[in-house]
Amino acid sequence: MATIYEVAARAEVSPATVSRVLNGTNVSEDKVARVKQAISELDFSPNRMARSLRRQHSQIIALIIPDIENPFFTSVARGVEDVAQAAGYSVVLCNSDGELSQEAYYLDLAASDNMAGVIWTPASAASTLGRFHSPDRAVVAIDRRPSGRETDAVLVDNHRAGFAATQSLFNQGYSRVACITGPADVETSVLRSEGWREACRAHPDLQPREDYLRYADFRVDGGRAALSALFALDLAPDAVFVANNLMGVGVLQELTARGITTSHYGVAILGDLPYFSFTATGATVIDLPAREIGGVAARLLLERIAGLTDPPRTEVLHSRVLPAQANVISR
Amino acid sequence: MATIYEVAARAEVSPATVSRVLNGTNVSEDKVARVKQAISELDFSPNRMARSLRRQHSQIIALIIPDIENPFFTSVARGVEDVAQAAGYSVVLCNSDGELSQEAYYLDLAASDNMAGVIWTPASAASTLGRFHSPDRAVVAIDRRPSGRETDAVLVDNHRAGFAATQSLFNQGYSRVACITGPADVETSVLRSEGWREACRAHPDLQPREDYLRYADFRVDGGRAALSALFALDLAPDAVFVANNLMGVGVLQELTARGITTSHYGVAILGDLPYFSFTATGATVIDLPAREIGGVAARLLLERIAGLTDPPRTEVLHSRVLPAQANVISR
DNA sequence: TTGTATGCGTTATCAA
DNA sequence: TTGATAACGCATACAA
Repeated sequence: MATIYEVAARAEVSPATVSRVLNGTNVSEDKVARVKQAISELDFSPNRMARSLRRQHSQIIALIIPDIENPFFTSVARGVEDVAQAAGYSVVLCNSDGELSQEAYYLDLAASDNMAGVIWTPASAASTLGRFHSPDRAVVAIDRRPSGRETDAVLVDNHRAGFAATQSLFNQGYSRVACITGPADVETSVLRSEGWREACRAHPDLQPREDYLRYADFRVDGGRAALSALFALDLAPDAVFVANNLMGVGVLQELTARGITTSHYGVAILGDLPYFSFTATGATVIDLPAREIGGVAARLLLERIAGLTDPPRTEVLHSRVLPAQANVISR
Repeated sequence: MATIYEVAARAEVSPATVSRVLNGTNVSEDKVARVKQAISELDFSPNRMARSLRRQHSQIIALIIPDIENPFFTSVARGVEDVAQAAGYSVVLCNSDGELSQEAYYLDLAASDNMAGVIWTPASAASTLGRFHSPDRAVVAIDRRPSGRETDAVLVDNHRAGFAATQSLFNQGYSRVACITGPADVETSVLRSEGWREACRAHPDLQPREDYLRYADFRVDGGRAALSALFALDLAPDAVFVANNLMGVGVLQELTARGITTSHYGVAILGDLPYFSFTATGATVIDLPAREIGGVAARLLLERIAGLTDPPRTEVLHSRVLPAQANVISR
C-alpha cells in the first residue's frame, strides 16, 4: 500500500499538503488536483492504524450485545450499522453472552483500541464500564441501563408493554394470567413483570398471584421450564405473558409437548421473531422496534462522538401489540 | 491510559524491557516480576493501534456476510467468533447485503486497516478481492467461492444436499417435484439445483422438467414469487425443493395464502431457521452445520495468519436431512 | 540480559 | 498557502 510520502513525491508537494487534501483544509486548487490525481494513480488510501494512533481515536464503534443469535439483537445491529456506516464508522459486533467477564473483556478492548464509542446492552444491573469509563468517551446503553455512570440510553416502554400484553390476554377471555420474566437483577425483566402486575390489579375481580410470577433467564429452555413449573401449581394459570421472544419459543415448545394448542391456552409474547409471521402460532406478539432502537442509539452516539456535552438523555421507543395470528398453515 | 514508558519508569527498567515482558522474550525473573507488578498497579494494557502500526497487522478478523439477519450467517458468525476469540482475535462483522460495492468497501477497509485476515461469503461469482488481494494476506471463503484468486474455502455438500432433499420428497410419495434455487451466478445455487436435477433423473419414470426449475434471489419474497409462478404452470408441481431457508419461508407464506397445507404439498427446505422446530411447519428441513462452518473457517484462517503456505485447501462439511415435522401446535 | 534509538504512517504545530 | 518536523505508543535492530 502506498503512503502519503509516495503520493507527495508523485504530486510534487509535501506530505503535509497531501494530508491537508485528505482532511479538507486550505490547499490551493491546482495542488488539490495534482494530489487527487496522484492518489488515484497510486490507488492510495490512508492507513487507518496510523491515523487512529495519531488522532487518538478510531472510526470504529463497538456494539456489545448479550446474544448474537437472538434476532432482536441482530435487528438492533442492523439499525446501528446503517446509521454508523453512513457516517463513515464501522461497527464491531461483540457477543457478551450475558456474562460480566466477557463484557469487561470487550470494554477493555474498546478502550485499548481507542474506539470512537460503545453501544451496549449491559449484561446485568451490576455491569460497569470499567476502564472505558471516562468523561470524554461516548457511550449509549440499549434496552437496559448500567449501574454506576449515567449515560445516554435507548429503552422501550417495558412497563407499558407488559401491561398491554397482559391486558390483551384478559380481553381474549382468559382470567388466570401468569408471567414468565427474565432474571430478577435485570431492569428490563422487572419493569415488564411490573406491567403484568398492574394489569392484574386493574382487573376488577382479581389480585395478582405471586406464585404466577416466574423468573427465568431470557432463553428458550428457561421459558419452557418455567411454564412446566406453572402447570404443577394447584390452580394452574390458563394463560401466560412471556417477557421475551426466546422464552416465548420455549413456552410454545412446552405447550406442543403437552398437546395443548393456543386456542385453549393464551400466550402473549413480548418481542418478535423474524419469520414468526408465517408460522401461525396463535400467540399474541408485542413487537419491539429493534432496528429503530439501533438507529437511534447510533445517532445519539455519533452526537456524543462529535463532542456533545449535554446531560445524559433517554429515548423511549414504543412497542406495538400485534393481533394473535390465525392458525392457517397446518391442519 | 498508561503507556509502556510509565510502566518502565515505575518498574525502573527501560521501555524495551516492558515490551519484552509483554511479548514473552528473554527477561530476567526479577524484572519480569517488577514489570508485571507495575502493569497491574497502573492497570496498563497495550495500545492496539500503536502495536498494529508497528507490527503491520492488527488482531482483527473481518467477517463479510451477505445478510446479518439471516440466522444461517449469524450462526456462522458465532462459530467464527468462538474460535477467533480464543486465539486473541476479535471479529468485525460486515454486512455486504450481497452487493459488490459494499463488499468492495469492506475489503478495502480490511486492507487499509491491516486486518489480520478476511473470512467472506463472496456476493457473487464475479466477486474479487480487490486491493486485499496479496499473497501474504489470509483469506478464507465460506459457502461459495470467489472468482479470480484461489483461496481456502469451507463449503457444504450442496449437490448431495439438493439430491437428498429432492429424494426425500419422492419418498414421501410426491412425483412432480419442482426446484426453487438462488441466483444463477452463485455457485451454491447451481450446485443445489444440479442435485435436484440428478435426483429427478434417478427417478425411474420421470425426467426433470426444465420449467420446474426457478431461479430466485435467496430472499423471502423471491421464494414466494417463484412458487406463485410454478402454480401458474399447466401441470403444476405437487412438491418443491427450496434451496435456502429464507425462500423456504416465502414458500410457506404463499402456501398459507393459498390455503394449502404441507400435508398435501411437499416442501423440502435446504437450511434451517433456528426455532423452526417448534412451529411444526410440516416441511422437511436439511440442516446445515452453520456454526461448525464458521469454526472451521476460523481455524483455516488462523493457520494462514500464522504463516502456512500450503496450496489452497477446501473443507466440505455435511448436511443432514431432518424428518418432516408433525403438525402439533395448531389445530 | 538490558538499554538506546529508530521507524511504522499519519496529523498537528510551528515557521516561513 | 506551504513545508519541515515532532509526536502518537509500541516493537525491534543494534550496541553495550
